[in-house]
Amino acid sequence: MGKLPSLGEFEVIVLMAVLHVGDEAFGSAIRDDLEARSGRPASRGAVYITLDRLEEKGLLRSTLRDGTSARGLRPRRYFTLTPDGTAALRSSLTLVARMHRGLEGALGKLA
Amino acid sequence: MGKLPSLGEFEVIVLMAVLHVGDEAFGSAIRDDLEARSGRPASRGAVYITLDRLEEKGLLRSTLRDGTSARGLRPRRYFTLTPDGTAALRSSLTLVARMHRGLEGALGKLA
DNA sequence: GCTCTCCGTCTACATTGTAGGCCCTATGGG
DNA sequence: CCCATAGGGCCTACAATGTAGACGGAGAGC
Repeated sequence: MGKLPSLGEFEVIVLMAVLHVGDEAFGSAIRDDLEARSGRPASRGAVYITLDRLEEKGLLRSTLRDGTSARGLRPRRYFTLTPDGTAALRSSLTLVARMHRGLEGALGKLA
Repeated sequence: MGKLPSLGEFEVIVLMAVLHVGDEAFGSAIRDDLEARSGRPASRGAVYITLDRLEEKGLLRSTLRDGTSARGLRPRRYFTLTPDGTAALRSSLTLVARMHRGLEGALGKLA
């Protein structure tokens, strides 16, 4: 099977947010997690289109399931990483980690 | 000196390569370091234009100095990170590190 | 002079990043 | 009923980044 596409930074972050959220990973939850953890705003459009693109690349899979929240059981679109998604994420993070090695002095501790 | 621009992944890698190379950081040396460390090919054009864009954003500074290699003392364009460059790099790495926290289980050790 | 290697620039196009608006479906008051 | 509101998702459009390859000049060595 083909090579893993290389990811942009936002894509990486979105993938990580999906992992964090876990079972309840639908659009808004992902966005909320991402903003909370990274401290950086992300518009809804940005998140959704990135999710779409990741799914097209086969790194995410989405399924419609009924929601579980108190109000509105309308179905939501839940996302999960595919094996390729996990692999691509790992490889992206690894690359950065490799480049980072040896720069601890120059960069200090990352908060 | 407004806010720091947010960096793309390749930009981050290039900045780290510049740090690694240190005093002798001109185009080809940067490219070589980057390819060696990351194991990923990068065309000359890609590297140079990224260096240019980083300089435009004030994250790198370049100066022409005479080369030191055995052959050809023609001047080369050497790059260094500005304080903003270091800050932007740190903040980019920090963001990813923050998102990574808690995913060690899902992702395993990064080689 | 001619060719080769080194270094840098330029053009051009693909992929990602980012914001914002549109739209639908429920719900809950008036 | 009808309207306002909220939650979710989709679409468009445009800016910024990523990426490759061709072009060009300036010494080195023949």
